[in-house]
Amino acid sequence: MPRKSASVRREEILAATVEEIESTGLRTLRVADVAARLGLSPSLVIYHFVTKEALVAAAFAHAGENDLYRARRLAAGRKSARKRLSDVLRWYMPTGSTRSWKIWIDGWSAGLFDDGVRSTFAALDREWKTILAGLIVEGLEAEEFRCSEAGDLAGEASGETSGDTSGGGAGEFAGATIAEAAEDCATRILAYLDGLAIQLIFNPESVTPATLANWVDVFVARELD
Amino acid sequence: MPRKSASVRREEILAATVEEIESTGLRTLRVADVAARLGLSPSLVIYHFVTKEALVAAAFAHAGENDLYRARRLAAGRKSARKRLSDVLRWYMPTGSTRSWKIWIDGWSAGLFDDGVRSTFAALDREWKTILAGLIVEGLEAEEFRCSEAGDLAGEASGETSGDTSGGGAGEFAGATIAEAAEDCATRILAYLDGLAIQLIFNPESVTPATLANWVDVFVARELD
DNA sequence: GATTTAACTGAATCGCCGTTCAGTTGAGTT
DNA sequence: AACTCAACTGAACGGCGATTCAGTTAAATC
Repeated sequence: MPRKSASVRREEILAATVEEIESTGLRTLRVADVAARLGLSPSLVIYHFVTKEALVAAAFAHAGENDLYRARRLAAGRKSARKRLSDVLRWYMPTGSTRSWKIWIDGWSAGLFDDGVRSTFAALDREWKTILAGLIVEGLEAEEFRCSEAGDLAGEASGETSGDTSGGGAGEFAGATIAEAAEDCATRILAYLDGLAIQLIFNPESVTPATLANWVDVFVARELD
Repeated sequence: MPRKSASVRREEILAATVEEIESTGLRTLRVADVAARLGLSPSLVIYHFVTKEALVAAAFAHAGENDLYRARRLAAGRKSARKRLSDVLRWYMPTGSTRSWKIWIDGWSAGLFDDGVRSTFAALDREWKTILAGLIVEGLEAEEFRCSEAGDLAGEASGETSGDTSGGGAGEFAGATIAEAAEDCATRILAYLDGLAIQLIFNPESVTPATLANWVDVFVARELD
């Protein structure tokens, strides 16, 4: 039983926790199982994370940051903005197994009534939007595509969707900045992806990963052309 | 302490369970709380449902059927198909509070590793799709709108999206029947709604119910015109 | 090589909560 | 009015599993 520095052990434990959640769910997660996965005593897990709740919260943050790290790398390449956007979305979606997605559904559930987890998820979501919105703005500036006006129709107007789309200057139209429009666009895309992932998990017989990928392409094309 | 017939009591208990899940989440649900909500003993809850797990499963099915009942009524009106579709979607979405949505997220989470709950959700989802697809077909037949071909591009082709859209006869085009196209269309719409609901819950500051409703309208218009 | 620090363990503890069970009581039935 | 059956209760049980704690041992420090 080799000893390791606290930071290394913490990483190991977080990884094991994520695996455990992915394979059997948050519902039945026991700290003893996490420990067993690494051949350690349950006490050690608590020693490092004080409480199970904290462990779970840290595990979600850890998993989220990992995904974000990968996404940022994909977004920072030197291909066209459109291609990078496509790469990032493909990474977000469950191309192969739906296993990695299950943890997020469990996470949403946990976040519903746990403010710590909720704010973690809100932050992760904002990060994703920032990445996507950045790519969209890049693509706009490179004139690879333009943000459809349809997105801007959904401004602040609660019910009345008036046809008042006048008065747009450079970098601003329909009262919203390009950055805001891009953020909204990113929000819609992410929402669609989340929803499709759920479909994939609960109705795998009626929808395949391939059709999903196609639908996403169509959606993005509609948003950006 | 009046006595009631088993079926009435069961209904009461199911309703109380749903309320409890909505207000504090599945995570912390105790049968004692459900009982307390009705001023009954915990034993009675078990007496009627044998096990907590069965109670929860029944509660999800109950809540789902209630929503479906309402949706079917909305879908069966005598307004135009488009209007009824819009009504049903507005009922599906969290217009007012997000409270009623939380139970579904909890339900998805529970369904991840519980086959009983999972199949309940799969069935409910199919019902919703049937309703929506029915309305879409109705609208198509009344020529209120036509299903966009974009939906059919996402057929069985895994990667190659060839331009081979020839050979469509009446009631069939691109190799898929209208009914199948309508189902796919319904799937996409429901996925989008689910994803937007999640956004509403985790990022209420960046998105309002009103903008969401707008986005849904835009999405549906794109799908059907 | 002694000392200190920090990782680590094993064996309790302890509270929580689903479930059981033996019995009670109300409402129909004859 | 006795009888029956099913709804219902209260108190106890029992197990699970997070957390505690007193101690053990590896590694760094001097």
